[in-house]
Formats: sequence, structure tokens, C-alpha cells
Amino acid sequence: MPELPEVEHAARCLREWVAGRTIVAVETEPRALRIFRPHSRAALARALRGRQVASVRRVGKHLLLALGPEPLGLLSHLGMTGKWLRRAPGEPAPSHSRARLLLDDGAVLHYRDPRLFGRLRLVPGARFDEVTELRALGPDPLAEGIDPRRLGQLLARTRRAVKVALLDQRILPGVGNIHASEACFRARLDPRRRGSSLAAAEVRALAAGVRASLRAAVDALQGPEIVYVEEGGENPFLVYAREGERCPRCRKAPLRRIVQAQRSTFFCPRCQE
DNA sequence: ACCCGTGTTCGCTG
DNA sequence: TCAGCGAACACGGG
Repeated sequence: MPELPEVEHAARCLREWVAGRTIVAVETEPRALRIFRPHSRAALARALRGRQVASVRRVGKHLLLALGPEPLGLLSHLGMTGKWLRRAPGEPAPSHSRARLLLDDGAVLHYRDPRLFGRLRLVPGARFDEVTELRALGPDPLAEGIDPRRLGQLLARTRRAVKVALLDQRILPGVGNIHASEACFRARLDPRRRGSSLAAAEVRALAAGVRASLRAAVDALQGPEIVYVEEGGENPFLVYAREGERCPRCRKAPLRRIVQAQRSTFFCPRCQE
């Protein structure tokens, strides 16, 4: 379920679950090899067994776990359907549990991922700064904030539609298909506009829109429950997956769904220019 | 059966 | 050389 807010939530949960804990055993599913590549299941289990989790960080949609006592990194990307779950001793495993970390308090951390788009990778010496995918990411919009000037410079260089450009993790890592639509709506910006066509004021509005959209989602996850798609929860978004509904701002036009770069985009044709 | 999906990567093209 | 595009990955739910 991951865009930045869900991954941030996962990071906070993991911190709570692993604080002071040691991994006593690791189990992995034979059918989920692509998640563990390039490691073998045995190598992954061997590397993690007996270690403690020293810290959990998040950059964009990536989770960075630093393990000790000898430094070792574990990089976790949740793909489209990945999720970390905790089960108390003796509780049954969730469906599609692809990897399990057994902790010294008896609890089990399950990595659940039905679609197998996620990844679990070791980073020697916890040298995350040497990982190519991480180096390519822009500054995290939640942790570092958004620099409108930098955003403007990057958008000015692309002819892609602004909503499509927002999915580029080199620009604002962590923004995904939901928040790209939400941010354009908040900024009153037509998602089909070319990045290079935006005026400075529009870029500032977009930066504010991204910030507000991510913030709202992160704050919603603080609460005890909620979570879209979790189990029939209410759709918490302004326009995402609301095709045909009345625009929540102008209350007139029905929201539209279009397809850009093979992904759905939702917007109000009346108040987004 | 068919379409859709909160993501990323790879190969082709102009 | 490279930005941009579409296919591919894999599986469940409506």
C-alpha cells in the first residue's frame, strides 16, 4: 500500500516493534525469489539471524534498516502491495507472507506482498549512500521539505505532463499515483499541462499541494485505524478514485478520470487549469 | 472472462 | 545521447 505516507507509517510501526529486539530466525518463501534477488533465501536468512535493528529510516518509498552490532543494511521497498505486519506469538500468519523475522520477544514480523513487486535487499556495511537507486532520489519531501526553486528547475526541463513528472522519484521521492493527482487538484493545476509550461507561482502552488496532500495522509495514519483499502474504509482523498462525483471544491463539475502514462489520473475539469 | 490496481524497470524509438 | 513511451512483472478483487 505504499506511497510516502504509508511507508512513513510502516517505518514508525517497525521502530516500535523492533526497539531493543534481536532477530532470532528468518523464514522466506521459495515462491517469492524475485523479492530477495540478488540474494538467495539462505544468504538472506544467514545475514539477518542474530542481529539487532539499530535504526529504521525512510527515504521516499524506501525503508532503510540499519542492523548491528556489525553494520549491515536492509533495504525494503514495498512495491505496490507490500506491507510489514506484526503477529503475536502463536498467531497465524497472514496470507501472502513472503518473509518472516522471528524476534526474541516471540513476535513475528511478516513481510506480506501478494503481487511480489516489493524488494528486500542487503546493503553491506549499511552503506546506503552507495546504493544506486537511493542516490538517484531527490530530497525527501517530508523530511527535507520541498524547495520550489529546485522543483521549478526540474519541471522546466521536461515536456512530460506535470502529473506524470510527479511520479519521477528523482523529483519528489515518495509521491505516487494518488498524491500526484491530489497535489495537482490542490494546486488547481491541470494534470495534463507540460512541466515546462508552469509559471513560478504555479510551481509554488504545486509544492504546497504536494506538501498538504502528504501531510494530510500522514496525519490520518497517526490515528488508531483508518487506511484506504485496508478493509472497506472510506476513501480519504479529494479526487482520487472519485470519477463522476461532484468536485469537492466547486461543487459543480463531475470529476474526470483520464489515463496518463498508463496510470489513472483524477481531476476537476472546471477548477484545474 | 475482463478490467483494474498506492510501483518500478527494461528495451525501443525518434 | 537521451527523453519519453509502452510493455512487462504477478496476483487478487470487482
